[in-house]
Amino acid sequence: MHNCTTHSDCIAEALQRAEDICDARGLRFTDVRRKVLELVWQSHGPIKAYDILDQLDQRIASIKPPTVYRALDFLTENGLVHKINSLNAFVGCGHPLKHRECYFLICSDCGEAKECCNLDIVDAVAKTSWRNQFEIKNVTLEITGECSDCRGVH
Amino acid sequence: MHNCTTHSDCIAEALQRAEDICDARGLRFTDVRRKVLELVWQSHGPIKAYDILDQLDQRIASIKPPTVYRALDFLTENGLVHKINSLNAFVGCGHPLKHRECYFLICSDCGEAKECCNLDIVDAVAKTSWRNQFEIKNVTLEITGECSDCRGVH
DNA sequence: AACGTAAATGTTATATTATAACATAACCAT
DNA sequence: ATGGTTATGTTATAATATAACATTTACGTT
Repeated sequence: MHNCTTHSDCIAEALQRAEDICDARGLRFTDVRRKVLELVWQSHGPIKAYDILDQLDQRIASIKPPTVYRALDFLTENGLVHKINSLNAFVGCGHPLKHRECYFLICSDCGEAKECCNLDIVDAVAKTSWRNQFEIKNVTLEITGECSDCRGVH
Repeated sequence: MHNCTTHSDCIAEALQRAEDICDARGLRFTDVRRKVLELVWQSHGPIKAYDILDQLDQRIASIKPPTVYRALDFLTENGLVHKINSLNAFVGCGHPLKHRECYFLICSDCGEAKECCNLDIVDAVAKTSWRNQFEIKNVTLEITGECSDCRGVH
């Protein structure tokens, strides 16, 4: 459970950030991309590509899988959305400008995927890679479990 | 590239470990499970379920997907194999008794997935989870990049 | 405004990954 | 040997993702 006071603000802000970033980078924030991002942000949890597709089908006839996957690819490449590989699902990025190494605390109860950007983890991963003389291209860190809200912790 | 001197030893040892573990736990290390594990260990890199299926088809007629997936599920549940979610592939575990939090350095060049079991990372992950009052069930950490061999580092 | 090009989307088809559901067989404790 | 449990066989299909090519749209240049 995510306790934003007004979730419509979360969506609006995410769309605005995306628009700004695309403007700044000379990229096109098209209608399809906007609608997909909007659907990704309908909750703070991961959403599946085909759920996006189904919801777009209600609004736009004849949306097909490649359209959705292309939009998701675009959004992912530009750090606006992250893919959660262990769920085959996608989640909006709350701070697309800060950095790209975002880790996730995924609650298997309520479904929320909380971004968790921890320097210690980044450091530890970097050090391990360095020790192995390994050159990092991409890091996927997905922590599944139960969040504090669902555990009833206060 | 993995530089084991005699790879057939790697396979034999993995099969022996699996047998011992199953014996100790009262589990059945059946023929299907043994063959699947053997194929997983044919290299030190990840292998896809359908590649296992294809290879078994050469040896045993009429092996079907559920058979392979069931064996992989069994092996994964018992820590003998890990699933690499970012690749939809499976890799043998080199020390199935030690622990279950194994991280991977996956070389996108040679395909090797090196197990990398680093306490600092475990700690950092544990602390972050604790700070978020999050109860961990499962951690997936997959680091993709280029390994020292492929980079030509000495 | 018309043109040309590149980028995005539409469209059809299919590839890849994974599981549901039920039937049969093998194992093993009594 | 019998009965229950676990594993496998079998058929079908679900879920996830992409290839390939056609068409449209955006947009700078003339």
